[in-house]
Amino acid sequence: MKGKATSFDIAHYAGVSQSTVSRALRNSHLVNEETRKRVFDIAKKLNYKVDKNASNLRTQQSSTLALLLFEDPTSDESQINPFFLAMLGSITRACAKEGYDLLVSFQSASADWQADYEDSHRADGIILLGYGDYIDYQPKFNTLLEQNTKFVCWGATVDNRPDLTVCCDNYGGGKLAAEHFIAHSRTDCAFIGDASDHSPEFFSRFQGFKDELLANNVKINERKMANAISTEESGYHATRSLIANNIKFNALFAASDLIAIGAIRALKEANINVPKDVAVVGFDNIAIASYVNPPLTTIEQNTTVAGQMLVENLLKLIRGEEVQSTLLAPILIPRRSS
Amino acid sequence: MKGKATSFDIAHYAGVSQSTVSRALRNSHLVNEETRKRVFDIAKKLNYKVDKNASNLRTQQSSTLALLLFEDPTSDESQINPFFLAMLGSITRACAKEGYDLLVSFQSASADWQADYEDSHRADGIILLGYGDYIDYQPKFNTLLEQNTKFVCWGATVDNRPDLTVCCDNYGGGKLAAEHFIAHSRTDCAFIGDASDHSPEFFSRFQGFKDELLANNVKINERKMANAISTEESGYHATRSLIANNIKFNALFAASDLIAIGAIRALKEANINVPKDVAVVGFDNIAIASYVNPPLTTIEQNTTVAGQMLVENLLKLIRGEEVQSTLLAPILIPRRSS
DNA sequence: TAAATTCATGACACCGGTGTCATAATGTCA
DNA sequence: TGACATTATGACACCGGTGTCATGAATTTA
Repeated sequence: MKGKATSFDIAHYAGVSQSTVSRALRNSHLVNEETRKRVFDIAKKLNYKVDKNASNLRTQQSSTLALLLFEDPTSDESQINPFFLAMLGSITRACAKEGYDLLVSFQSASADWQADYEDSHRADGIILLGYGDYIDYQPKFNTLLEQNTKFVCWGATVDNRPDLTVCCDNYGGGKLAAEHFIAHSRTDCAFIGDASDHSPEFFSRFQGFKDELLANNVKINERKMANAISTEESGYHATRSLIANNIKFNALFAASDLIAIGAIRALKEANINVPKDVAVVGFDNIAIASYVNPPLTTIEQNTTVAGQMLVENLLKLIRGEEVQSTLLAPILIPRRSS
Repeated sequence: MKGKATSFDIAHYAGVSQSTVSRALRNSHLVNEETRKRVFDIAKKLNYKVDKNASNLRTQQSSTLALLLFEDPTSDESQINPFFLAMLGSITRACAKEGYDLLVSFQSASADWQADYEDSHRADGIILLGYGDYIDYQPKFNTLLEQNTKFVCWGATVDNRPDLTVCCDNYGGGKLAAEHFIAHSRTDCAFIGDASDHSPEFFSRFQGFKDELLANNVKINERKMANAISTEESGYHATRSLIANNIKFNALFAASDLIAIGAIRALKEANINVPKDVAVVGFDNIAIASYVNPPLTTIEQNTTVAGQMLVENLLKLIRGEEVQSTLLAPILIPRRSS
C-alpha cells in the first residue's frame, strides 16, 4: 500500500461498491450484517480512518467546536490567567464527552476574529471566553448574529440574547462577600477591581457587594476603591496606592483571586496582618487560592459545570434547540484570609 | 444570498472563472493585479472565507496540529496538572505564531489513540504530552512510526528516535537539587517520587540527584525514599508514611512541585518546620510554587521554550527537515523552602 | 400468479476548493 | 515577419467521502 487506504481500497478487497463500504462503516441499516462485518474487518486491517475533510465537506459540518480565548491585552505572553486555564480544561473534557473536537485559539480583542472559524467550516460553533471590555465586542456579536453563526460566551451579555451567555451570578457572589464581612463585623470595606461598567463581571460583583452592604446600613466609601485588572501585579499596585494614601479599612473584597493575591502581598509588605487587621476575600477559587498564605477566602465559580454548560448550550444552538440563559450559583469558600 | 458564498459566487460577480478566483485569493503571481483587487473586494463584501474542508481535502493537509494530553489515570476529573496546563498555553501560542490551529484532546493512556487524528486528516501532526508510564507506549510509538505519522513527544523517549523527544534535562535538574542541598550542608536526604524506571522522567531526576550526592560522598538511604505520582495527595501520603515510620532527614527532594506541596503539608502537620528542620526542593516551577508557604524552591522547566520547541520540531518533521533531540536546561529557583 | 413491498446494492452527482493543461493575447528577438 | 517566450485566463479532472435514485432479487400480499 502506498498512501493511506481509502474506502475504494476497502471496496476492492471486500468485493463490494464504495457506496456500500461507506454505508457499512456508518452502520446504516441498509447493509447486510455479513457484508458489514467483512468491511469492518478489512478496514481494521488496512488501518483505515474516514477522511474527515471529505466527510465534513460533504456533510457541511465538522464535529468540532472552536474556543476563542481573549486575553487581557495587558497580560503579556508570560502567563495565562489560571481561571481560564481551568475553564479550558473543563471545556475540553465536555467536548470529548459529546464526541466533539476542540480547536483552541488565542485572540486579541481587537483582531478580526468574528466567525473566522465557522465561516471556514472548521468548527460548527464558537465558544468565547475572556474577561475584558466586552462592550467593544457588541458590534462583533451583531456580525455573528447576522451571519447566523452559532456561538455562546462566558460572562459577557449579548444584547437581546441572554440565552447565548453562560455566567456566574456575579451579583450574588458580591452579596456573598458582603454577607461574610458583615457576619464577621468587618464593615469598613475596601474594593479592588473595576467598579465602572467597563468590565461587566467586575461591575456586577461590585454592585452585589455594595447593595448587600447597604441593606445592612453600611456604605462603602468611594475613596476605598481602586481599579485593577485581573493580574496579581495590578492588584498589588492598586492596594499599594490605597495604603500610600493612608486609607484605612478592615476588610477587602477583590474582584478576582489574582487581584486578592496581589493585595495580600501589598498588605504584608506594609506590615498589615491578614486576616487580623484586614480580612480579604477574592473571587474565582483558582487552584492557587488554597495554597497562598494565608489561604484565601474566595467566591467559587464552578468551572467544571461552567464548561459543561457552555458546550451543552452551544450544541443545542447548533441543533436548533431552544436554550435558556444560564446563571451559575457561586459558593463562598471560607479560608483563613478572613 | 441564501447560504454561504463560494468561490463561484465571487467568480460570477467578478466576471472571471472560478479558477482565477482561487488563484487570486492565494496571491498567485499568475493573476493580473487589477483582477486580484476586484476579487478581493468582492470576497470581502460577500464575507467569503475559503472552505477549509474543501481546501484541506484537495491539498491533503490541514494546517492543524493535534495535542494529546495523557493524564495520570489517578488524577480524577477534578484538576488538570498545572504544569501541563502551562504547557498547553505555550503550545497554543506557538501554534498561533506559526499559523497552525491546535486541536486539543484528552486521552487515557490505554485508549486506542494512535494516529487517529493524523489518519483522519484532521491534523498534520501530533504532540504527545504527559507524565506516566511511557514504557507501555512504546508499541504505540512503533505503530505511529510504521504509519509514518509525524509526532513529537514531551519527556518520553522513543526507541532509536531521540529526535522525536523534547524534554528537560531531568538528570541535570536532579543534580542541581543535590548541589543545592550540599551547598547548604543538608546531606541527610529523602526523595519522594518514583525511583523505579516506570516513570522515566522521575527516574532521571532521581539518578541525577543520587549521582551528584555520591560525587560528594553522600549516600542516599533507600529507606528514605517513597513512591508518589504527581499529585499533591500522593506527595502528602508518601511523606506521612515516612514520618509514621519515624524516618529522619533534613532535606527532601520531590520529583514534582505538586508532590513537594503535599510533602510540606505533611511535614507541617507533624510539626516539622520547613525549611529549618527539613529543606524542600520541588521540580517544575508551576505557578503555585511561589505562593505556597513557605515559597517553594524548585527546578524550573521553561514551559514557554518547551512549547515552542515541540511545535517547531513537529513542523520540521512535517516539512521533512531534519530534527535534533532537544534537551532544555533546567534552572534552580531558590525560595524560602530550603 | 401478478402486484406490491422490502432488502441489499451499485451508479453517479455532489460538496468547494486546487493543480494541470490548453489557449489566447501580447511582447521580444533574430 | 515568423518563431518563441511571457502573461492571464478558462476548462476540467480530482481529492474522498455522502446522499439520492435506480435496479434486481427475495418476500409478502391480494
